[in-house]
Amino acid sequence: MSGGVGEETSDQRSNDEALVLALPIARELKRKIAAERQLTATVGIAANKLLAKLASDFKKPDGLTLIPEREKVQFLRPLPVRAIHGVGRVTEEILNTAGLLKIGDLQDYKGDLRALVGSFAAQLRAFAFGEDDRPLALDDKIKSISSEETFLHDTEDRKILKKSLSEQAADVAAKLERKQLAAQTVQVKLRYGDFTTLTRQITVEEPITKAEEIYRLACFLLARERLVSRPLRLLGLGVSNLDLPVGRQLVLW
DNA sequence: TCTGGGGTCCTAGGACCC
DNA sequence: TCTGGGGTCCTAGGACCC
Repeated sequence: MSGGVGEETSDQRSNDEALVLALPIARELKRKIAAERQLTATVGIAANKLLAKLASDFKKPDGLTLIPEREKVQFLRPLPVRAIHGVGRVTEEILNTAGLLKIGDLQDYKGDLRALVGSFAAQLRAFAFGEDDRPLALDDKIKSISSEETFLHDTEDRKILKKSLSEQAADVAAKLERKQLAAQTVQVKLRYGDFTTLTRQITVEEPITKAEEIYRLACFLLARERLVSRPLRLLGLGVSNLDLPVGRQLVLW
């Protein structure tokens, strides 16, 4: 890399030429969506995921925004810190309290971001300058499956809770079946009337697939610590540690 | 958003093993 | 064993995303 501030590097130039090549593709996509679905679509073109997402958020609806590499730092400056991927309510609050409101403030910040956001600091700083080397995640591997129900009225009625849990177990098992997966970990989630939320999970050696097995383990978790000691607002159930069901693992051969 | 549902990722503590 | 250090696994909670 060579070139000082404000000077266009050859890297940037070739990147931007590549981005421009995407314009006709984007226009064609929008045209097709409009023709076939009667819908508008907003497309963002940029050199990485972070910027492409911001670009696609930029002129809704029916927009088409390209962020050239040489303009990305300026493009980001006026946006609120919250626009950055990974900055949610809590992090936004922390940054704002430190006087960092816009992404430009982050770019100019001379202090140590680690004191504010811990291990997210390096990533956050890179994002503020539009740098993002995260690879595209093209695998669609599922890591967990879950279901939950918020009750109309808080309840500790065993009949209602059991029915809810068993329906959820059936949902989760159906999805496992559809995806041809088995689970080794079952988790329950509870929320009480005061919004206190807790989870309990158990990992078993033998991967499970059936609704009854999931349901039993969930009941065990609830019973073990007598968690249903007061009315619940929410009850949830999930599985993780997913893999091919035993007996299917060698099916390929 | 006094708060719906389904996900992912990260962190921290404890158990356990060598 | 009134114990050091480390690695790994499991568990629980929280932040965040769509």
